[in-house]
Amino acid sequence: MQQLALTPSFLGVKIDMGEKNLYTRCMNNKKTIGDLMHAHGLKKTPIRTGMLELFMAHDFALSASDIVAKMTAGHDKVTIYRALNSFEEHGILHRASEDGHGIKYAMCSSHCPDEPHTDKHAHFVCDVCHQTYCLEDVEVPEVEVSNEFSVSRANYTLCGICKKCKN
Amino acid sequence: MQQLALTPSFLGVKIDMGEKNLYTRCMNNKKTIGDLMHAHGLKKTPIRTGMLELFMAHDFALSASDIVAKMTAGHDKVTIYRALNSFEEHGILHRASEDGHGIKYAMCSSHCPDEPHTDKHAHFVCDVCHQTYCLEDVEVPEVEVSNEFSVSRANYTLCGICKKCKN
DNA sequence: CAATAAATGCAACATAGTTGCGTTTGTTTA
DNA sequence: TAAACAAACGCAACTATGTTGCATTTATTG
Repeated sequence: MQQLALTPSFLGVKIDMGEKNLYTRCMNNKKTIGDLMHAHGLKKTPIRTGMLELFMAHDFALSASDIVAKMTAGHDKVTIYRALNSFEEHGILHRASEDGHGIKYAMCSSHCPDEPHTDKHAHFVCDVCHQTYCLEDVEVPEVEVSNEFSVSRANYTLCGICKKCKN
Repeated sequence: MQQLALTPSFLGVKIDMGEKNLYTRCMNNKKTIGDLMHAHGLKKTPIRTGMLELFMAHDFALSASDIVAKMTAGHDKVTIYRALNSFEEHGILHRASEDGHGIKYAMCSSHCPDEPHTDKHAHFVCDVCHQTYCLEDVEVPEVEVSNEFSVSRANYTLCGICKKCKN
């Protein structure tokens, strides 16, 4: 995957970049945020641009309240929820996990479909800080299920304590 | 596993037994509800007895609001939540799934530990009715995870549409 | 630059779950 | 069998997550 021509503008957004630059991660191939939104008939607004930058800057999934907390400009949570739903409907974000602490979303990669879907890899949710990590190496195993059920998605989540919270 | 010497008293509890009697399912070996609660230093009250009977009478996991809905006597939800937490702490119930519609609990079997834990098998959650089914035949596969994470539980949940909702 | 559809913000609401506190009840033990 | 004690209960109030309706603003397109 190619390095993106993105200069983070951080429009009203606090970003803790952590250890590494993750701008190439999980992003639809060769597309800028503007291209991506345009391709789906979405408007490129400061809030939504900032949200997608946030997702690209983190190697773990984010919930609506994570995003509200990271936006400096004090936007309404309704706006954030509607943006998340819209991104999910257009296959820009997908649900990484749903625990008792809300739905966590992550950026879709180029091999994700343009419809709502879940990850093919497992996730780890920390019991202490509730942060969701993508375990990209750990594939969700396929299983045989009785034909009483029409299976459309699978979710494989590990729980425990993350490195940060062990210290 | 042996048939339990249980005459359901249904103390203030509506039970839809479904197709089969499930009183032998998931229950600690040879123990009555009274024995079970006593063994854990819990008091045998009508509400808690009724709750455990409900769990034994269903082949799918139940949430706090499922239980509130099935109790005729109009008990306070706080009581139900506290009972569920207590049962989980004592290893009488465990969390079967946590989706956006609340934590679902299921009865522990004799090979469950006396501490909070999750199932060894996968679950199916219906997108339409939100009912959680235990897929007892589908084992949660073990995976290798980076030692950055201390894994204590694993959750494998399939989503889609159940037989009832397909019709 | 006007038209239009998408996006935003506010108020209000719904559901899941928790905390504090005073009262009731089940069980133990004397 | 009655007192004592801890567990369980019920009420009020509260937090967190997420949704709906509606009026207003804003980005894009022609």
